[in-house]
Amino acid sequence: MTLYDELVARGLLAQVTDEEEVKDLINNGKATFYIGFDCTADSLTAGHFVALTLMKRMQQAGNKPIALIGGGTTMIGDPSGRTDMRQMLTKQTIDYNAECFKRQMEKFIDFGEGPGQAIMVNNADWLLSLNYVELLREVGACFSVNNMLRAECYKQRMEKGLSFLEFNYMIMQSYDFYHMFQTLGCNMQLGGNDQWSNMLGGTELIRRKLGKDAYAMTVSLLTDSQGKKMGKTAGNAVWLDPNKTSPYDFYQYWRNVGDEDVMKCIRMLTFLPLDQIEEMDHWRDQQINQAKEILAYELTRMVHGQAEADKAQAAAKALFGAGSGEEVPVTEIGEADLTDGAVDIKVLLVKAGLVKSNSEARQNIAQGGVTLDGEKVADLFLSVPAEKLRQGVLLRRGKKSYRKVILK
RNA sequence: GGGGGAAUUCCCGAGUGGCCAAAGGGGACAGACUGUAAAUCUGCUGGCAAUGCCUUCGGUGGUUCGAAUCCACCUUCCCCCA
Repeated sequence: MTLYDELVARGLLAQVTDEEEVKDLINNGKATFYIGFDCTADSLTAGHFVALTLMKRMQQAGNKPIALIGGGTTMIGDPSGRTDMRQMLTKQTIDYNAECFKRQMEKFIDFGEGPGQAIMVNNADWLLSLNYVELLREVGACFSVNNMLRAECYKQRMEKGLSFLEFNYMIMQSYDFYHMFQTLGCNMQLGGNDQWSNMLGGTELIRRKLGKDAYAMTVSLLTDSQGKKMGKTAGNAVWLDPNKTSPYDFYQYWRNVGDEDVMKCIRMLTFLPLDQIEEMDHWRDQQINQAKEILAYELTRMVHGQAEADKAQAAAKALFGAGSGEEVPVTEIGEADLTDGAVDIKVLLVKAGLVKSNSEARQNIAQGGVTLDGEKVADLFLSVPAEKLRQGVLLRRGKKSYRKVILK
């Protein structure tokens, strides 16, 4: 099966500029493609995952990936699909974030100087030194404002207001492609489907300035059955950085996706062979839980490695199956946290990171949502003695949040 | 450049001198039911040493016994006319 057919079969492909050409390029390893990442945070998120796996799939088929860090474009902020303007970030923050992205990606993609190896570039290197008037004359003349205003990505913003700063994002992104086309032989841009208009800006610019063809291909965004973007819990992103989202929590996120979304996720995100996925597609009811386990395990393995994935799975099985597991995330407290040789249950919950405040702890206890070593906590002022803590206690809040607390 | 309007808690949004930690909805969280899913029902949703106290209604000052609410200035955004 060709790469192109596989992408289609996995439901990844959204739009391409020229189907025949793109097929030929990517199936035969002739594409040098780039994917841009704007570094608005200090870690990649599950939302970047589709792009990362796509990059890997492309690389496996012999194409050369360019990971573009948006050190320059992040200075502007992409308005696509947004209802309000992004917060402006300082240069230092952006540089720091770019550095973090780089480290995470290196775990995932094979970087190096070889022909099929990925390279990483930062558009700050060419965007920041651009001269305004020069750019206007050279590039600005190629863009029709009439067309830009029609672009899908600005639709929402035409109602709420779009600043000139953000309006220029498309031009910057187009310039990236134009620049890399010439300097790195980059002939294709990949991205999420929300990037389509920005990407077309690039191919159009290359055609106008150089009279040459470049290609663009977008992948479907990972959305759940209600059309919401996946990779977020309660508005918080699911991070790929283990310090921001523990491997266990990462595992749990995917373990808990809705029934309707499991197969879609497996298809789009994992590297399991398609015939195996086809088989799983027939699973129903409780069997679907198995599919979720596979999804969670596979993704955790890819991001955090085999060992962490095994640990997360063992912990989950122990907690939700029988007995109490040894692999639950642990919080250590010290003597300094003791008051009169004991710790209040509410304080313990806060320290363990299971609740945000004493009040929240109080509420959860009052509603019968907290257990200590498997026993429901009924007393709001329960005091847990040091001896007990020294051996370690297993705290549970709600059905799914566990933490082991141990006194050192 | 001229004129009009807006900013409220996680989000939307009510409140226009004390009865306001602030209606209602959404979301989140907890409980029941389940399969660690969805749907449904119930509770809950600023903080704290909790029949009380503290902080919060864009910012800074002011009026007042008392301000989310009135005044001044500032910031940001929206709409209309140029």
